[in-house]
Amino acid sequence: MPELPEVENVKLSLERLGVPGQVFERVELRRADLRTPLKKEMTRRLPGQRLRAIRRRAKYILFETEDFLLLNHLGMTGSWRAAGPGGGAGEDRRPHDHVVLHFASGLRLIFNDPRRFGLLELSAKDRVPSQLARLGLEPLSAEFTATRLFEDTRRVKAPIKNFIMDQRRVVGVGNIYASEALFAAGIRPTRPAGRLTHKEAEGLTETIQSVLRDAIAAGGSTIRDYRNSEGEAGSFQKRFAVYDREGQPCRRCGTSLKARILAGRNTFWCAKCQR
DNA sequence: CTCCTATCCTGCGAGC
DNA sequence: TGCTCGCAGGATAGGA
Repeated sequence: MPELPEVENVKLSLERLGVPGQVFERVELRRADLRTPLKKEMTRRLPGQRLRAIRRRAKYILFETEDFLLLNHLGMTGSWRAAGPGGGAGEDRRPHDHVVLHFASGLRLIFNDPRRFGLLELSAKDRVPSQLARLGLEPLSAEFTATRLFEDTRRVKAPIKNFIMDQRRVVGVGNIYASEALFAAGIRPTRPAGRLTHKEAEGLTETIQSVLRDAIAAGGSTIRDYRNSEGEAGSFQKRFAVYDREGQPCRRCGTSLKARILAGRNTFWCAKCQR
């Protein structure tokens, strides 16, 4: 479900709900068998801790307290919603509510995840969790440049789509935004990464950034069930140029759009606009 | 190393 | 209407 724009919007909505500054009262584990089993440790360590900040790195949400880092990934279907004071509706229990964070103010944050691909893991603040250790560049940071993309792709034979979705190279780009950014750059997803020209690397750097920025501003993409922590859907799906549009006319040239599996996922492009 | 596939899990829509 | 099948926004282990 969530790529960088969706995760960023979850983070922003958690901030609007006033989550930073809240003090943990209790952590309730209703179901611990997520893909990586939840550890009971967090129920012992977090009470009393004040949440200092919520940050995003790649597609991870980082809840930072005085002494700990609570690392969260939404997987495909994870979401947060608020309840109690400041958080709207009270006692609604829904299927797949696996974790409830209870704060001293009465605010509760509920982690819901039908497919259970999500992650919640506690670590000491002075440690870098293994999940964050090997991540690549933040695409909206100053380090993500055309020269860097050009150099990093040299000698890579895998398709450029696989490259930009590889979180060890660039983070945050998932299956939707990979197709969208490549369309905007006029580059076929199947092109071997090492065959990009420097000029194309410039174009792709820019379109990755502009697509992600536009999608963030639109509140992300809601295809089926994505919502931010305030329950709001995104609207960027209305502006998809190619994603999930196989057989439909290209918005630029009218040609019927193509689809094919790449990097294990369905991939969409215009054979005329993209070379 | 690089690259690709299968796997984890549930829900939903398409097609019969 | 009701059933089965395939697929879904991600990450990762393991094999070639």
